[in-house]
Formats: sequence, C-alpha cells, structure tokens
Amino acid sequence: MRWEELDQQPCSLARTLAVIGDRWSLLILRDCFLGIRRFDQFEDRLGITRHILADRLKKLVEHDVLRKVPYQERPRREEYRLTDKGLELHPVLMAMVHWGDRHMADERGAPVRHIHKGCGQAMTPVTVCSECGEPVNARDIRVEAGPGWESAGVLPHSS
Amino acid sequence: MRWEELDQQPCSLARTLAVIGDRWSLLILRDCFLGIRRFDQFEDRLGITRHILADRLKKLVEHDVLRKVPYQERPRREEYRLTDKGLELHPVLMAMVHWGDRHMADERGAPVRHIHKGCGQAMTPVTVCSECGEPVNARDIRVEAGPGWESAGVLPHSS
DNA sequence: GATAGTTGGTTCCTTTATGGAACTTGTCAA
DNA sequence: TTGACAAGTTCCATAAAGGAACCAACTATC
Repeated sequence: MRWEELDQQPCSLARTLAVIGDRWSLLILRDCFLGIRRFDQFEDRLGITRHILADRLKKLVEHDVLRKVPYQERPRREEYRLTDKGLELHPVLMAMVHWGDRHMADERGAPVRHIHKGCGQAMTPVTVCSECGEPVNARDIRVEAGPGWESAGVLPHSS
Repeated sequence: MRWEELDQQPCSLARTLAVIGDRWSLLILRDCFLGIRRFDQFEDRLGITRHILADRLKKLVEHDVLRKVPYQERPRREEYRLTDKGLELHPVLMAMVHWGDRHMADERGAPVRHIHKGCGQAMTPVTVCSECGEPVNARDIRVEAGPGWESAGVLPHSS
C-alpha cells in the first residue's frame, strides 16, 4: 500500500493516518493546541525544516484541520488556526499524551498538567462508552462490520 | 530535531510518537487489536514490505508494546501479542477511529461498529475528566507545567 | 535611497527511509 | 530429493526528509 492510497481504505484509522499519520503533523497540532499560530514560531519550537513545515501546514489546511487567517495586510501575513475539525482531534492528542505520561515519562514525572476548567483539578482523560457512560478498555469492545464495510479484509475474530 | 531525539524531549506526546508515530506502527497495532498475530498475516493485510514489517515489529517489541510468544517448536515460530502497555493504546486508536468516522467517512458511513460488551450497544468513545466525570473538549482544558517540565520551551499561553 | 530586517516561503543538493524482489534457514511432507 | 511454509534478511532503486541558501514583499534605519 502506498501512502497516498491510505485514505481510500475502508478503515477510519487509515483515513485518519492519511491526515495526521506522519512524523510532524501531530507535533504541529500539539503546538496549535498550545496556541502557536505562525510559521516562524512553529519552526523555532519544532526544529523542523522550512519546506517540510510548509508542506505539512498546506496538507493540514487542505484537510480542513487548520485554516489560514490573515492578521495583517501590506505585507499580507497569515497565521494558522485550528478549525472545529481540528479541535476535535483533541481527544487523540490527550490519549497519546496520557499514554506517554504513564509509560514513557522519566523519573521527574509528567512534563505538563492538564487542568479541567470545569472542576479546577488536574485531570487525565478517561474514555467512556457514549451509551452507558462506563469506562471502556480494549477487552470491553467487540468489533463488527458497519455500514461502510466492504470486504477488503475479514475480521479475524471479535476480540 | 532528528527522529531518534524525539523520546528525549520533555513532552509525552513526542515520546509517544517515538514509539507509534510512523507510517506503519499504528496500522500494525490496529490489526493486533483485531486479533492478528503472525508475520505473514500482517504482511497480507497491510501490504507492507517484509523488512519494514520486521523492523516495526522489532521496534514495538523493544518498546514493550508487543511481545513475542512461541506457538510451536521445531521449527520455532513466534507470534506477536499486545502487552498490557500495548493494550493501553486502545484509547488512542479509538479516538483516531472515531475522528475518522466523523470526518473522513464516505457516504456509506463508518466501516466498523464498536459494541460495548458491558451494555451491548454500538458505542463511540467519549473523553471525560478523571476527577469530575464530565465530558471534556479542547477549550475546557488549561495546560500548566508539571513536575517533569524543563524549560526547553515556553508555554505561549494557557489555551 | 541604499541597506538591513521580518515573515513566509521555495530551490537545490545530500542523506535517510521505504518499496520490491530475490535469497536464507529450519523443518516437515510427498 | 524436491517442494512448501513461516519468518526473516539482503540488495538495489525510488521516495521522503534534512540542511543551507535564495526569493519576494514589504518596513524601518542610516
């Protein structure tokens, strides 16, 4: 499978990876969630080369995850902001950060804390079932073919 | 920043990406969660080249996300299974699949349904606060420096 | 009015990673 | 003794990323 074919797969994970599944896109998005908006800020913080940064920002704009917003005219300058579609990637980032905190942190502990404005406490993300509200983990879920399924593969067993 | 330096960063997202942040690792893990365990099954389903597959499996084993379990002797054959650390990546995968279902699905809808064994219903993952149990989204969270922070960057503002 | 600085890129060339196909190793079965 | 199977490894061609320099449209300074 070539990289460009990814978003044609009947798999939402593959299609998501077509947008954010490379080295840099998630680090760019992390910085977006921290309030970074301008080309040179991304460059400074990430240590990414300029043409790869330009390419990734362009791709994220094409996928409607970021949008360019002018902040001055003459010379025209634009900054990059998360769209609603981009903001909805927050659970993905939170889940990854939480896993990193648990399994990849050094002796000093988690680098950042997430404060829930609603209750004012340092929180970790918990994934719950949309229907019953109970926490779910891998073993609580059974997978079955949905409406968009085409038999381009077979579910080997319902884990 | 080089790829190998990623896991030295004081950022749990970067460290997580050092493990699962490449083209193939998440697709391999998707298949692991579907019950795939053997080298040739991964190869058939993913269309990945053999030496990249071997490399990624090795890396995932080194990071204790998968482990090799012998299933026959003479000739010795081993399969790959998720460790507990690997199983804890489930929320990451669920969040990505859910985002793909919402934003990247074609007209036929989501390719797979996730049934919560606990309540028997088709569910979507909802991220809630570990402290108060309320659903959280990007705008509900304020970020502050935690114990593992070192000033290798500055939080630009508390989004 | 020439020179330098700022922002947001692009171009060119080198290094690294990936794709594709063939080869290897240990074993069993015909 | 030939063939098949599972799980890799090796070799070479192509694609992607790193690094540095250059460009364009202004503004500010000397």
